[in-house]
Amino acid sequence: MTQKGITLKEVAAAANVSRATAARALNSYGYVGDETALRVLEAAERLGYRANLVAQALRSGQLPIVGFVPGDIQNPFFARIAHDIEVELRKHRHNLLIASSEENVEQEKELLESLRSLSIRGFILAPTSATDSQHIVQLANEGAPVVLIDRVVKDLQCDSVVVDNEGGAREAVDYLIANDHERIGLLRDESRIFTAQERLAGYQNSLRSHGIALDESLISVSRSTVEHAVEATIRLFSRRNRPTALFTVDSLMTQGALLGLRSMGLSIPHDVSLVGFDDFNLATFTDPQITVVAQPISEIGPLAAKFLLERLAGKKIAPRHIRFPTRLIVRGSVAQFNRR
Amino acid sequence: MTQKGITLKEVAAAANVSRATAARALNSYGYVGDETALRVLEAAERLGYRANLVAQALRSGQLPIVGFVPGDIQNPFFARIAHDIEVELRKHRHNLLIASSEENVEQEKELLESLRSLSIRGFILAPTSATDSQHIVQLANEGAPVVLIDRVVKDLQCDSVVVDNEGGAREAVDYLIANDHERIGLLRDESRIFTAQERLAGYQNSLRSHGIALDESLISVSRSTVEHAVEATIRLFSRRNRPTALFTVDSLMTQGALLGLRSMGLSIPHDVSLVGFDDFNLATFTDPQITVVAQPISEIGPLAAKFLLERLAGKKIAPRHIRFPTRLIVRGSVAQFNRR
DNA sequence: GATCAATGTGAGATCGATCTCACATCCGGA
DNA sequence: TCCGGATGTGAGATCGATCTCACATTGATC
Repeated sequence: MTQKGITLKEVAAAANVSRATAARALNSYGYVGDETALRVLEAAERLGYRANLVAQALRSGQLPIVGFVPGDIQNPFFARIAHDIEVELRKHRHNLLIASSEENVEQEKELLESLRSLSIRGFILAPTSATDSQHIVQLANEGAPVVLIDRVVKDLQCDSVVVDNEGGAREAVDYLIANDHERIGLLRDESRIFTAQERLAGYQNSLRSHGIALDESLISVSRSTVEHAVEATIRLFSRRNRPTALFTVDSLMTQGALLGLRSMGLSIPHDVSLVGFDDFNLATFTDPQITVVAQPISEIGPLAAKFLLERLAGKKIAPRHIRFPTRLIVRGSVAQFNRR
Repeated sequence: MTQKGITLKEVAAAANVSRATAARALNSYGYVGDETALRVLEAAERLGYRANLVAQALRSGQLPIVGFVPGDIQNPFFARIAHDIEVELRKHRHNLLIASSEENVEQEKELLESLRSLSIRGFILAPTSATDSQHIVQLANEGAPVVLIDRVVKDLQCDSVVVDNEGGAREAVDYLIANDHERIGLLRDESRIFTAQERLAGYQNSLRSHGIALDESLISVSRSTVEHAVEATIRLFSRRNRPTALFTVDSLMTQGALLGLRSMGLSIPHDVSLVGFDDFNLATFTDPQITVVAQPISEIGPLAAKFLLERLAGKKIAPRHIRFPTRLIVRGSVAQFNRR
């Protein structure tokens, strides 16, 4: 069935030395005679020897693999980060194992459970729940380095790389208010997720600081998929006295809002102004282009990978918590309320 | 550093039996006394024993991991497939290791080289090159099952799951011709990639069968990124006597064309008609919506995973070559040439 | 010429799970 | 009562790489 690879033993035999000497020659440590080393290297080359990483892992206790558990690999945000992490890891001869939690805590638990027995060296996680995180704490306690991205978790001391969700959301809503909107709708996802909570807080803080009363009827909650967001948008805008502007908390929601509003015959920005959290390539293809709060997505993956690699190399310092600022990109989806 | 896990030895000691007996009890094979088995199971439970997959892999020669090498995980097409494969593998307690070739043959070679020493059980590949494939043949010869998706490779006997690229492209161009277009531009990527060749062939075959002469000046080649496609589009439409319609060979190209045409002030479908290969969510957000050739993307991943799992289970039958049909989705980006 | 350090090499243990083989013990049937 | 098969268990080998330790050499130094 599986054709066996060349083992160290065979190389050693071919070079007429012991396994120990062959290992020394190949990994250049300890004393080896020059001529012997040459013979071993030549034999290894000739036979096409490649070290068995599993055997190495059994001794060292660790496979050169890092686990990445994003909310959903199909989300371009995570796909981009996965790609960046992989590039970084590859430089250090590590592989990336991706296992989507699909935003499901139970699945996240199962995944981590199964990855743990794989002797994986470290983890980069986007935890699904801000509170139900005992399994992650446990993972970290077992000694495997963990870096959190996009979302953090209570009671867990480890590196994290997130963005300023509250500030970004606040800036978005501030901008709508600066354009004389007061009835500002919010399309948000389930609060279980950390980013959703922070973005909600930003929305609330902005309104509050401008003396605008919160109106629960302006908030629509849905699952974070385009389809659910379409429905939630239609629900929101079917009410009497509907919002004049809408803030959506992620790019899937924004896409859903776009479709929902179009299906209701509402035009942007004439009938409704729109600002979305998270930039996405579609935002510049629509007419008008969509104003968004952009995350520095290209920095998250590489930094998370860097942190993890440092931990793998044994760096022992206090956990670092990086929070990147966001940036409001003004395009054409917001109109001044009075001028409509 | 890494807190050690509980080993079989410790469980055996706790249950006061030998390692052999403990293994028998836990994996239920051979003879074990009922009471003994119970004691072992109880001890394992109490200590939180989890088998070390690396040690198992060393004996069995295989890790429960499958490698997936797509052209680019950021491409939604591959992200979707990766997700589907993962779901399927997870059912059989296998993990998915993703390593993007980034459409670079050299990188593909290096990746496979490094994955080989990981004792990975099988591979799902989208080969970057249709011809430079010696490394893949070699991989297959070593015994690891390989399933090709999206693209096939010469001289390699293994399962493959692709779509009818030639037919899809032909249908798209047929449709443009049916709408009285004759000067039909083609935006395609480097011919190294299998799908590009087939789609080019479809374009040529359609023209030929309608008695329209091929005109090399209507074909623009670019790398498959939005940015490069923008430039290629502008090059193509800056010529005198430009095309009245454009066929793009993948969704990134289609996006590039959209941006390129917009920047030149050309409107779709009034000035230029457009059909793209591969549906993508953006296609329904533009105005007008884009007519595309859709691939049955939701079927590719699960089928490839199924094939691979069957091979892993030891199924020995002739290689299967599945070629899914495509489907033309008519939206609003094509106008009758005479009616413009 | 003796001694000690530097240099070079191999035998064997180790990582954790599993499998083979040998050895008990028990029971029913002759 | 004795024998043979069924049943239950443990010692030790195995997978492949690496590391420790012990043992040879060699050369330099007094």
